[in-house]
Amino acid sequence: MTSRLTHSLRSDAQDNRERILAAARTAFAEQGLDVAMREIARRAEVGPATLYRHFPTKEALVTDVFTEQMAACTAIVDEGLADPDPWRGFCRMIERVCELHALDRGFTAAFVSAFPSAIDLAADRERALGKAAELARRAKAGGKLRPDFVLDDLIMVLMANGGIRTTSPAAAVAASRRFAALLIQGMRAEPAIPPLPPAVRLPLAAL
Amino acid sequence: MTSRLTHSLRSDAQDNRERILAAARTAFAEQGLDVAMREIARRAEVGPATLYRHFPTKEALVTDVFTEQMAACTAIVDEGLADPDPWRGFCRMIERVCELHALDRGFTAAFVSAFPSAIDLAADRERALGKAAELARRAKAGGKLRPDFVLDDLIMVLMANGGIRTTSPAAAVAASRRFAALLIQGMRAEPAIPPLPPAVRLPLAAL
DNA sequence: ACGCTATCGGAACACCCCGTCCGTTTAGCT
DNA sequence: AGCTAAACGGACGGGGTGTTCCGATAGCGT
Repeated sequence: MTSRLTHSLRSDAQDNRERILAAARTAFAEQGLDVAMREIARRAEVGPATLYRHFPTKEALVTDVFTEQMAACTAIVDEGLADPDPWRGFCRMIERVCELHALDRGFTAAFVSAFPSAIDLAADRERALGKAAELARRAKAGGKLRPDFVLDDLIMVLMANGGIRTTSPAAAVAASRRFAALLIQGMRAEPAIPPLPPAVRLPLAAL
Repeated sequence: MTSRLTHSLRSDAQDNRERILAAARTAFAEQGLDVAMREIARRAEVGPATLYRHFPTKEALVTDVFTEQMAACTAIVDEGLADPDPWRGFCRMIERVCELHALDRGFTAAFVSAFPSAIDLAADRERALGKAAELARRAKAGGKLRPDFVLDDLIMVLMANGGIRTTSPAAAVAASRRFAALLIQGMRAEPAIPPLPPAVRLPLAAL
């Protein structure tokens, strides 16, 4: 979906479009969705008007940027679904989706509070959630996932994971790993006690 | 701390001050710390200047508002500490703190820190965290809390709990209850499988 | 090489925010 | 009731945001 109608664009236009998307990706990943459009334009070394010609509104830009992240999300669920052991697939899905969200501060926001008109994003999300529900169903059938788990729990976990703020991407990954492990342990139907991933120092600014 | 120097204020001034604090409390609770000062003044039926005379900066207002919430937090930890069964005290502490945060969207932000000069808040927070650490130590000694639990995990849980967005306060409480239960289950050293609190429908805006 | 036109980008618009100034109101004491 | 100082609140400035206008630029077919 990155190369949709790009062939009908002039060479410099296409170049700018790609630089804008790249800049928006990193900006959203680092600072969340609240980055100013000007800031994105500045990073892409482009005027604000150019940005707005390629993406008529901020929402359009966000939608375009996160379409591929959503695809990555779906791929992760699919891989979990492909695992012969549904419980292991379920666990890996949760871990990897949490890590994906942890590495991109904007993605959780884009995922959860879909914009009024980001229909493609919402549709993709529903598809991914449907598959996740099937995976959960199988994991329950296997007796490893607690039967009272519901799909909304997964959304809750994603929202919660998005609330964790860290200083570096590395810390974000580590925190999300530990967080996911804690939750997976809580979701287990017949528990054992594997060790948690290492603890993470969380930034309490102005301590 | 609500009535510190209020006696030296003129009657209307004191009245306004209290209305401002009340308005700020509910506004912060409902919408988080990002409410406009003007909005708070409007809710308190007061001009912006009046608001700024009583609280020279937004940060001062936030600090004053959340001092009592912080006290409530400390009280919760103390009650947990007072429980003869440290594990039960630990669990109740987590549940109640999560609920407290769920009912006040701004509190998590104010707690996690945020402000450069909210010294009292930070100090109170450190005290509460220290007590929580002691409670965790006892719960570990009792063999019920997994030994690799660390204090940062508690902060992580609070941050995560703050990421959960709901539509109504009732839903927020229900969600935080379920969330806390899931995590407590994950923190248990020797697990059993109690049923989770009821599931919560989470708002995925637009569909 | 030329010119047509798609594309660019700085400046500008409308809006909202925080925090302040100053003329008006009002509490409270005599 | 009258006076004075304390308190009020509408209007202001500076800065930020998303978005648009229009003159300048530069790709590309001829």
